[in-house]
Amino acid sequence: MSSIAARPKPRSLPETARPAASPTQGIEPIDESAADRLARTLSALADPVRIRLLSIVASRGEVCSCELIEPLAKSQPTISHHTTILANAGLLVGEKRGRGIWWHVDDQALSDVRHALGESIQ
Amino acid sequence: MSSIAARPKPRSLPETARPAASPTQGIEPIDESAADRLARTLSALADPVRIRLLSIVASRGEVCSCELIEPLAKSQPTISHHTTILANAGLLVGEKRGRGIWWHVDDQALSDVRHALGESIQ
DNA sequence: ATAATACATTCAGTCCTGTCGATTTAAGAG
DNA sequence: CTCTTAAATCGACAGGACTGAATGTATTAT
Repeated sequence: MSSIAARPKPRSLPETARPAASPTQGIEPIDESAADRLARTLSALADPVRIRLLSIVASRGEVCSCELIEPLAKSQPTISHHTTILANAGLLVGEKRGRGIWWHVDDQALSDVRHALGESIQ
Repeated sequence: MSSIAARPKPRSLPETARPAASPTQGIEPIDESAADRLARTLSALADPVRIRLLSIVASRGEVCSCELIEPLAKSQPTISHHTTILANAGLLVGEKRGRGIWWHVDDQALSDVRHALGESIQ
């Protein structure tokens, strides 16, 4: 099931072929540490439960952890695990109020991710 | 895994707090299948080697796999592994020409990712 | 005080991922 | 044809990630 995207293009160029494609003007490849940071943030986002968790929090503005158990259909430790990951990545911000923790999305952090995807890759 | 055993009812919130934040008006949480799709695409992006790979390809416009081994400092099978993942995610497009495969970034696919992050979470 | 609620932590099970050596397949080059 | 190069595939390993039962820690309610 690992068919690679290789369109049959019956064309054989000389080995000196220097593809003069459309390189995004004058953009340097991302440096290693920045790639590490971006990858770590994207890893926090790259999970269906966390995507839905963020989406629920975003749609309500503010949600406590206990309200996430039912819609996500995961155990309390699992919810705690995911909120911790998102908070460590800076995407989710929690505020202790009373017995629970109220979470809200850090819109700036999310914007930074979208911006980084455009700056370094596109 | 289909259902979960008895869970504590997420009722009776502490009266000490109230959702007084600013919920993004009228936005529905992302549905499960869309979250799965987005998470799979983000998983393809969530790796430092693949981030750098995409960045190198983007900066040059078009690159063949053999030119990626040295700057990424990974073995040939590893490079092949990463290009396959990115191609399956639709982020990288390959063209077989001669002995090698020339890769280029699918800008639209990347834009879709950035757009999805804003639509569903922010 | 005691009980109940909201989260975090620990631990264990299971699965997934990144990596590379060895091999195989495919396509020029001589 | 033979030789060389480019890339995929296979096999194996180490490390990490998702999950939840059991437990611990605060905080609130009675």
